[in-house]
Amino acid sequence: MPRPPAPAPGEPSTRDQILDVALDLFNTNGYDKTSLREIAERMGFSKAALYYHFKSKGDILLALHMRLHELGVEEFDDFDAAVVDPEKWGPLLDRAVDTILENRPLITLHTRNQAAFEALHESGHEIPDHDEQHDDLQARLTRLLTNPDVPLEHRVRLACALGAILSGLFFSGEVFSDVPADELGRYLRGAVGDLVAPITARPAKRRAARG
Amino acid sequence: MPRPPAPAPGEPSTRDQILDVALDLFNTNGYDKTSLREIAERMGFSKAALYYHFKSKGDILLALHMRLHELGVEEFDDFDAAVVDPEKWGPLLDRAVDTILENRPLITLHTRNQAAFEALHESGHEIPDHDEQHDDLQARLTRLLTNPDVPLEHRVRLACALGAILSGLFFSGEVFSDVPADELGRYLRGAVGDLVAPITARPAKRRAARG
DNA sequence: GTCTATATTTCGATAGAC
DNA sequence: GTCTATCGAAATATAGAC
Repeated sequence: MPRPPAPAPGEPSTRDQILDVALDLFNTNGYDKTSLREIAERMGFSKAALYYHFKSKGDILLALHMRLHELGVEEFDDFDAAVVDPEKWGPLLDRAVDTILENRPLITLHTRNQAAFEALHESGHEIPDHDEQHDDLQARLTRLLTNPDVPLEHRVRLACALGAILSGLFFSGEVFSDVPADELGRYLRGAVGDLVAPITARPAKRRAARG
Repeated sequence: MPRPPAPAPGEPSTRDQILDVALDLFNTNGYDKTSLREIAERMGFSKAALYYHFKSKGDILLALHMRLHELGVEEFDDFDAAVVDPEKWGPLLDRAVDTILENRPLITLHTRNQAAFEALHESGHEIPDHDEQHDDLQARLTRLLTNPDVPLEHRVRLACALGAILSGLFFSGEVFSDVPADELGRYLRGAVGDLVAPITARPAKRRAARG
């Protein structure tokens, strides 16, 4: 098989550089309005060369989706394990705030190009190595929010917490652009904390002890 | 000048029917991946006929944006007037929850096609009758969230509340699809209420009286 | 791995008849 | 108001040389 790319140590591979460029262009102009010609132009080589690294435009988007997947799969595992213990939600949500704020471009890509990702799903594209344990993040999120072991009101709260974090991310671009990231993160953690406080602050609800 | 369209009383005009069809297609396939041919096909007439009612594809999107504008301008006026009185936020946010839940397709269009709307803005298109008082909703939202008369932490809370509502809207499509709208609305109002409670519940913060 | 050149398709938009 | 026919542009993707 062809030898995997071996760039200078520490240097990102051409493939990763393409993804970085594509991520930037997709976020500024939108996925659909970004042409392969633009990506190639900024990379410094021709459009056809892109097809050596990716077999289609959708494949570039899919690769970026995989970046998010790798980013979130660990946190999702922890969430799945702790979802029935609301008192454990706090630290997990705090970590989610950090992860989201630290990966703004990747998250922004997904929130601002939802239609494009959905078309990817329906086009028969699939996550390369997904099995029952590691399928798409959206499917896992759906399963989490429909878990009958968690009261509906709590699940709505969880969804709201996620939306609150994402809105903070969204406005961090223009509205709160001069607010230091750690300060914004502190406020967000406070907001999310209050959002789930009615849940997490009642360790004894059904009787007085759990299990 | 040409007589404005006079459809059967109670029947929506052809123009409005086109907008309804376009809204549905844009939401299912995305704006960029929806062609004028599809819209015309579902309308039952040819593609060229669309150009009698709209001068471009972007004009259709702009008209849909105007629908949201008319929907939100009133609520924004009230928010602008009350933003310095946090104790008035509660009822306004409750109304925002209702408005958003009652106009899901229109809101979804905007959240899922942000890039398309942004391109509209940069293409020189402008809101037909906008003046200093009634400009674009996003500009008004930005001004609201950057208002120096409101403490930063409060503004972040406001942004989070908006995000929480929108996330509830987002998940109402698939995850919470079997939850009655009024029940979901109740939970959302509760969540938003807790989110701004630390603000609205302190009418006396600076001394003991305001003004 | 990257190039030039081109195939193929689709779309937005216009012209002009009715 | 709607039609047929068509234009022109731009995009994705491929073929084959280097």
